[in-house]
Amino acid sequence: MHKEFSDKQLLIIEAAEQLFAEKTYDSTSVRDIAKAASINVAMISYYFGSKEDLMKSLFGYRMQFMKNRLSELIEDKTISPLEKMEIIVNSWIDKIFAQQSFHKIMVHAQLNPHNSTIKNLMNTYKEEQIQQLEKIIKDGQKKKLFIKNIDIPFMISLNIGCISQFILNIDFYNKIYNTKTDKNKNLEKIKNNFKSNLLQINRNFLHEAKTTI
Amino acid sequence: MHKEFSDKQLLIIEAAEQLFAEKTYDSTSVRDIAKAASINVAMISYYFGSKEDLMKSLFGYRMQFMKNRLSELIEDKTISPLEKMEIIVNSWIDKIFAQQSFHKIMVHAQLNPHNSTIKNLMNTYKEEQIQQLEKIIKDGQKKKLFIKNIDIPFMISLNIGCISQFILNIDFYNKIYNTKTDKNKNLEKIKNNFKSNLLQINRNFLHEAKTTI
DNA sequence: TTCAAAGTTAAACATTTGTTTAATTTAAAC
DNA sequence: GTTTAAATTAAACAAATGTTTAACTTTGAA
Repeated sequence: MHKEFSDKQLLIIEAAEQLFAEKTYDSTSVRDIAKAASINVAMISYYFGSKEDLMKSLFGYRMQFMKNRLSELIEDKTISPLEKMEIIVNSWIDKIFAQQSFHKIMVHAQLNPHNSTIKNLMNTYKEEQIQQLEKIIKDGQKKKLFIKNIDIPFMISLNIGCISQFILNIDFYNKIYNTKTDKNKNLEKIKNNFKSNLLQINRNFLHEAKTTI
Repeated sequence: MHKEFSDKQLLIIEAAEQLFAEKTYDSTSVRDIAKAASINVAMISYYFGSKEDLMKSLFGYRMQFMKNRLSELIEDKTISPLEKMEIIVNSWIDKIFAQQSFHKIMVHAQLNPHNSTIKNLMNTYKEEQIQQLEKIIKDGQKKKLFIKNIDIPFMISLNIGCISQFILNIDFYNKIYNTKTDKNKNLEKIKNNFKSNLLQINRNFLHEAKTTI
């Protein structure tokens, strides 16, 4: 099978990813990356052409993982629309938690896209997410399980924004939750707690849950 | 009355703010700022000491605006806790919408704080928001208006994250909403629509609104 | 063993960076 | 009008940037 990147290239990509996440693309020099990957500076140009092309390679490499391969799931008639929604939201959370470094880079690219290639990659990604969710919601509406007027762009903002904010401030929230014991265990606990909160929000949003006073 | 910054200093600060929001702190040179403000490069060192100190001044200047002056409101016994919550959420939305450029810079600083001064400013800001909200929620719980277990850090993530995500992608969502007429009018409409969505989410979150299937 | 391609290196390249200098102009107080 | 401080300027500074060069080592097939 064709491998897109050699081991050496992946070494460089992963070193760059970590540094870009820590200090941003612009304040990471190619010499920083070379040092972190224990290679010569010239190797970056040799393997990738330029620093910018290295960034593009990083995006190409990680974007594959971030994308949902859920097209079969969406068509599956044995799963309810509500369950489908929960699977999608859960996969967002899992993927972002699993790829925190790359996710930071994505947020950064959203703020300040370095070039049109990356901008386009991000836009098609976003459009895919919207289309997947839209399909499920329309199905649920047809089956009278969800309310009529659902603002899908808002729902995406709500979910992705909330997850992002949480990841970006995880240390801060960790401190507030006063969890001072073993780090990994608590991260898992915090993640699960976060999941149930966000799923509840989504369920309420899809059903009529207006509580006025 | 004492003015913290002279007109000339504000001219520089505002030029810098716009550029930092557009292209980030790191990829904005002092020469870019000087050109945008129609001044000589040396003036930045002359007035602020350094590029980094200019950033600190910008934060000091804008942070005053971002902070809520709501301590009297929180104590006001004629306003219900639910109304107070709505006032706070509305003020978050209004302030972030009003200061989109600075808000982008804040998100950036959250990802990659340039120095400890700014980090501290951001942290005390966040803590203030949490404390304000906490007070209101505990009051509402005492009055049996809100449910018992409310995850306040999650609620902050939900709100700030959702607003951020929306602002950062406003062009993208604008396109999706297919609003092609006069820009300002639609921004106001979009903002109000966003407000009612987010307020509904918060009301549901504070009340028991569990809808299971 | 030979030899050409691939991999690796240190050094050099031209730009750009933030900051400082020293000279000049402007402004206001006397 | 003179003087003194503040404001402004163009030029220079050293350091850091991304990239290229040219020489070298390693590798693996002939």
